Amino acid sequence: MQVRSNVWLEREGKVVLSEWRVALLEAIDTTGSINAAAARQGVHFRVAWRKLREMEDRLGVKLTERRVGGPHGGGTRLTAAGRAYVRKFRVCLAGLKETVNKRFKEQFGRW
Amino acid sequence: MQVRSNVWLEREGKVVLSEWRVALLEAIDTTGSINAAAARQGVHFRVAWRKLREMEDRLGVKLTERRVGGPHGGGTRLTAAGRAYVRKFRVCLAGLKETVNKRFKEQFGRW
DNA sequence: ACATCGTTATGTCAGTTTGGCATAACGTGG
DNA sequence: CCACGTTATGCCAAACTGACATAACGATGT
Repeated sequence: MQVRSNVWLEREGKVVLSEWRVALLEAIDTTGSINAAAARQGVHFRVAWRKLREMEDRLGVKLTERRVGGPHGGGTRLTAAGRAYVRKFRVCLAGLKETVNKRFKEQFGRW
Repeated sequence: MQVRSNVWLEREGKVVLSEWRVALLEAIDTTGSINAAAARQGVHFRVAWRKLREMEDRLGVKLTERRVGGPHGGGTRLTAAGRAYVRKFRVCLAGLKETVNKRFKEQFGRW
């Protein structure tokens, strides 16, 4: 048995940002493409693309700059706004998992 | 826009306990019936019953003592084990939401 | 001029999960 | 032995998710 936790941002009841989604944005920033980021996150491109569109639609902010075609087929980069959201979100959940894990062990002991 | 968070316990990848589920257990403890607890939680009896069965099945522990028929049709009480899980779980997430909310306001300001 | 290539963009569909209604079973009290 | 409110369970539509297939795109090299 193990404990898990999550933090997310909502707008009108819809998820806008979450740990998984922020990890996806970071993977996009690192790899330069939605395709590679999806593989790194262990999902299909379709899933990552849908989540990305959701985020931007619900937030009303362009988080990524996407280019189709070109030298290597295109690619995707994070906008300055995208990077800002990632950074702020990371601050929000800093150390939380460690706290929860610690308390879990204190309360439930070994499993 | 607003921040949300959750903590849950898993066993073999399946959710065993969560904030919502613990709140359901507490509602059962207060009202003495799954039916009334479900209404208080804003869901149908069917949903509450399914979640309760899931918890007990996956945990392998009887969290409730259910009685069908009788004076008022029956009722449900928490077992000592059930109360213990609720108490331990509440300790795990004490103050977490406040921390997250505070950080959220610091990072994202007013919305 | 145009074929190539890897990417983004989009359609579609089955499988799973969830929500909700309906109904049966139950057992004590009147 | 009927009434009542509860637990227990069946069933189905709707929403969500995962996965595959395919089209569109555009700079580059030939």
